[in-house]
Amino acid sequence: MTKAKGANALPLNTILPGDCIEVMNGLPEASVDLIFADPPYNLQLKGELHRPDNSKVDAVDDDWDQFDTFAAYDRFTRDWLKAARRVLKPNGAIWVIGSYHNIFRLGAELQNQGYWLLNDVVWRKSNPMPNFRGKRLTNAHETLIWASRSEGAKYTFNYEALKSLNEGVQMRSDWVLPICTGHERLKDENGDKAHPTQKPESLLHRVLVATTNPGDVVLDPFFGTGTTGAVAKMLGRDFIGIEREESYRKVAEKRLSRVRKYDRDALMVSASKRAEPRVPFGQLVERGMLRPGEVLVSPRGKTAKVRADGTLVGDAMTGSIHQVGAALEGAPSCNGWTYWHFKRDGKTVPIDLLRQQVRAEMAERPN
Amino acid sequence: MTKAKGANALPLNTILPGDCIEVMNGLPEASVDLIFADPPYNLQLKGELHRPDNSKVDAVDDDWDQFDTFAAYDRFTRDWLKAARRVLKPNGAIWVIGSYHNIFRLGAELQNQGYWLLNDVVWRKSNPMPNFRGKRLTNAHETLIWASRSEGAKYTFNYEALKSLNEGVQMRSDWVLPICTGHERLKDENGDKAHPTQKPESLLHRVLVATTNPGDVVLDPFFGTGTTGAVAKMLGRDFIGIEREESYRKVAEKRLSRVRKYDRDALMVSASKRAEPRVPFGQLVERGMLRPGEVLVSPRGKTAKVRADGTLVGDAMTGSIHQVGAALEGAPSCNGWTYWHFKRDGKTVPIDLLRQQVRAEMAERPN
DNA sequence: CTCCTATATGAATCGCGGT
DNA sequence: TACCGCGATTCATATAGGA
Repeated sequence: MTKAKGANALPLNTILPGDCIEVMNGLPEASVDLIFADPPYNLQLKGELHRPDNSKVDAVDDDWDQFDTFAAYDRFTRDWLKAARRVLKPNGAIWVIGSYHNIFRLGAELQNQGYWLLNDVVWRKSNPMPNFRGKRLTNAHETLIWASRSEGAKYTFNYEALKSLNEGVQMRSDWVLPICTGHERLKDENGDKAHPTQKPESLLHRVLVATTNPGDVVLDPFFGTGTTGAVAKMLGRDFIGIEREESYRKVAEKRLSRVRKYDRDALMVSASKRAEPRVPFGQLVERGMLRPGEVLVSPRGKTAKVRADGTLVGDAMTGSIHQVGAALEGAPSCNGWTYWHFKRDGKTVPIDLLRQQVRAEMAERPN
Repeated sequence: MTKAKGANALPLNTILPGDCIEVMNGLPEASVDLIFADPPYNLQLKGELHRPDNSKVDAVDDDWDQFDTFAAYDRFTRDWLKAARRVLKPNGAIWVIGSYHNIFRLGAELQNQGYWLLNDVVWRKSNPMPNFRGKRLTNAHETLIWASRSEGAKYTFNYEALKSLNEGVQMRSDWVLPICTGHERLKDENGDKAHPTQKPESLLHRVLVATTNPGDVVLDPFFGTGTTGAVAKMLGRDFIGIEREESYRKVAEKRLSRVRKYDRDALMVSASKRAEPRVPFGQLVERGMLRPGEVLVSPRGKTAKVRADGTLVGDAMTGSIHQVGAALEGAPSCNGWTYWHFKRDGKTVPIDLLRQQVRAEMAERPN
């Protein structure tokens, strides 16, 4: 399945064993489109934490106080986020997920390293574990942070696809999804859950549809039982997993071998209009769809006349369909395609209809 | 209204002018039961933003929200949180509210100073401002952090009161409340909003019912137009406000003088309404109830294929389940939920059945 | 009075590609 | 790298005004 060859080949669609920082540092830089990371934050982590002098922290050491914990966790966070940033392409992005125990440290360190926060997203669990003792609120959500590698990066966001997922309404930053249970929850040989924090595939589905395209490379440095890889494979994305625990790797390998990719056309997603081919307004005049001298009209009854070169003459104003529209409305900008209308058979029609006709023709006879 | 007397008297139910750090340092230590703090968010807005109708968005561009660097913001955060911790009683607690711009730095510093995080709470806005350019997810929530002064503190939590606020079900960490608009939103003499970020009283109502008792002292170091004070007064708690800007203090004084206990009724409204949950078709795909690539069938045998974003591909037509259904029937509209069917175990079943399953799951554990 | 429509607005890190 | 022109982009409410 690996695509590239040679020394810097990306080990696509495999699970790499070992410590994620070392493994990431062994990957070629600027090679990955998206990172999804669900880092550990509980006491199991103590085994991999180090003090500033690189002496290993002993979990039962008397000096292990709260400050040590935070400092060590911050160092761990700094190191893996730095390694992650190196392997990200310039226009790449990252998702991290956590709870109130660790998410604030993750978010602050992302900002410190120059990642640019795009959204924080709340995964609102529809069936959380209740708080049995009644001493706090039911902890019914986890937080994800979506960040680009740096400010100004051209990150991937499939706006229309997410809008479609939400029945035509803009997707919000709070996502209601059930936790991972039932058949989806992987069991070990004893019938116990194979991993304590297995994420639901629905969550990864939304993340990957939103912020990757088919063929993108998705890296998960805390692969666990491989939810990221499974959903990436289904959706026609390549993945790289890193996992230090052999038992998790085994479960994940088995899981991935059973996953199948969806049909190619099922992976197509509602496209953004920005991706449509550009049609100069003048082309409508050249093609005779509009005559020079013809009068266009705005929704509020303002008029302008079409010239042979595809410009408009309005009231004391000449320019493009957009410029004249903006000037007449006193607006900073204007989409002339939807603003201007023409008359055919007594009906008033937006000129965008003509553009759609041209685009349809172009699709039939591509140049 | 002041209770105590002498040099260390607490200035109860008053608004203190000045910088909150200096003022807090002038208050007696260990004297306050709860702090609610809505500090500057450090938004880093560049240009202007217009709605699609070309109207300009009134941005938060006030001087008090400007910080040059993260380091400067962190210094400010460290200083006021330290001053706040000094005035808190040993069993006191704090709430802070913020967005992704600042909440991670707030949370990390709370942990660094020895505050003990109890919950993070998500305020899910029922009517947030959309993302007008379609470049990100709608920023539809803000985050609150609830923390005790230190680990092991006997903090106040009125479990039963919150349970009854939530119709007998344990209160969760995500709260759906509308933003502050209409009559509740305070206006200046020009009729413009008096403060750019006024919080809804319903939010403070829930916070104070949950984590204070009548007679408790509530301190708000970023008092603004005094929502904390107003709700505290309604609920029979004492408050101390600190506010630098004279104009905000004036508005708050006027507001507080008018507050009456019966205003409490208005606060109860938002919790009770629970609409039929909307289930987007895309969610069935995300949840794996339908696979991308799966074929749906109409009663008259027309077919369409499911895509990963919850749209359908029909004959020369792509769109929502409703749009494709309407197009295939040549009808102006179509209820896709009853029109489209899928096959399971040789039987043909309407997709509405899947929606009912999702709704049933949601109804088991509402909110 | 009701009903309907039009308008206003909210803590926002809100283009992109060609020259 | 900076400028410039095309052209894409919104949801839930509250209020006001007209029928």
